[in-house]
Amino acid sequence: MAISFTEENYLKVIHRLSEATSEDISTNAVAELMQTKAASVTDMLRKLAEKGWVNYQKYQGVRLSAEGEKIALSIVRKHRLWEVFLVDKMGFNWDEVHEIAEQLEHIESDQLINKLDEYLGFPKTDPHGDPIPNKDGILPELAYSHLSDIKANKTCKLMGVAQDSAVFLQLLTKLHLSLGAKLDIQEINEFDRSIFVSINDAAPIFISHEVAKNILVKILA
Amino acid sequence: MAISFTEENYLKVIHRLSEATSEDISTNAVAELMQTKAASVTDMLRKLAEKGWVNYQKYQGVRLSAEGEKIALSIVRKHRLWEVFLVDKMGFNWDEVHEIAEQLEHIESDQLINKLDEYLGFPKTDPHGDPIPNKDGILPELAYSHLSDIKANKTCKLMGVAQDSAVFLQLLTKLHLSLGAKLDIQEINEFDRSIFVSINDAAPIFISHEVAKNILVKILA
DNA sequence: AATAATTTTTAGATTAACCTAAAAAATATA
DNA sequence: TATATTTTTTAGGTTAATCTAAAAATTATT
Repeated sequence: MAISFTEENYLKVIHRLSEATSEDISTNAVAELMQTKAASVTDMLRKLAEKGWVNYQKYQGVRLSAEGEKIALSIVRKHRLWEVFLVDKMGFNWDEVHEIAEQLEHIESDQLINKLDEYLGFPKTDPHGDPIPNKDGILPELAYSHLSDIKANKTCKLMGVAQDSAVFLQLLTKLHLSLGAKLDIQEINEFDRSIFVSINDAAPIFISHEVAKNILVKILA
Repeated sequence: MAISFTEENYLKVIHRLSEATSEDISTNAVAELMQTKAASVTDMLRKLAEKGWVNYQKYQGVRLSAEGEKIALSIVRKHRLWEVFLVDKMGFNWDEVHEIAEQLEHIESDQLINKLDEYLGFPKTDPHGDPIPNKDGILPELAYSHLSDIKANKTCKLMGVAQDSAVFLQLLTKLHLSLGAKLDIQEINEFDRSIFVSINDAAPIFISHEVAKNILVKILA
């Protein structure tokens, strides 16, 4: 069945919200991410339900159906593969690719996306560390921790970010925080929960709790 | 000013029709290429004229304004660069890329398209021999002849095709007619204007007038 | 449990792009 | 030149996605 850009964006947004919770997704939550009004969301949810892509009962919130999940994952796959292309092949920085990938993710050609996957060497994650679903829509569960939850005196590796906003990513770049960086946590300040951390064995610096919350790490030692 | 996919497609179609003639373009001609009805075209032409992208007086046909021409050329540039990408980097055949490029041509990012241009080595033509406008919208005039207009006993080089349809391109591939092929015209049959031609010094074969009309060549001798 | 606050839905409009059918203008033909 | 034919436009509707304002349902609070 034919699908519009708008419908794809709704499914993507519902998928994103579903990753954070096991509860049904509220109309308002969708409205906020879609930058639209609740009334418009209600209309669209009814339509998506008719097409069988979501399970929706009025006033009860919404969940993706199996088919909706499949579509959402294919969009996520396209988005993330294009981001790898933009950074690895086109030379963009990681904070510049989101908007362009938002457009490219709607290009419809399975052949193209599978060739692109191969051309990029079947990458496992995008430039922000987010996992890329494979051809069959399988998304490897990468169970990383938030840097803000790590105890002092631990060593960890920066595996991803929990936010793609340009301002945030540019700040990380300024702090020399990039994917794969080694982080030695020296101290956590009780007062503001800021973290004193050495990045790749350099002289330690302070990182705010706000930033640490959005950094995903794997604990090494 | 914001532009929709549909508006871009109208400008592209008017541009294409304008290349073939110096006359004003008729509503019906646009309708046919857009696969829509004349009444819809009239609506759109009025709108495009309001936006300053075409000069249009009712019943008098339409022409692109300078600004409309600029937009059309930027779409052509994107379409053709993406086609080069699809063939050179993704490994598609020349008859498989048109539909995908029709989608990619609407991706909006000057930065991306200029990086892509560089990545591809600033190609001068697309996989069908059509010239690629440069960053400033300058389209090199490639004055090629139609194979159907060449006299017997001439030698020429295949420089492009006048049609992108998959069936036509697949036929050319079967006949071993690809960009750059050397063509020795042995004989032209008076009866059906078919051409007896040797391709890259192979044993000569027959090519119909219909095919020859859509093959663009440079005369070598 | 009753009321207040919030969330969600419905009702009724709007806009872009399209349609059909009828009217008007331009072009071709007798 | 008058009439016939073709082309183009106008008039009035449709659909997808949005909106605002009002009504209904749910959730929170006394």
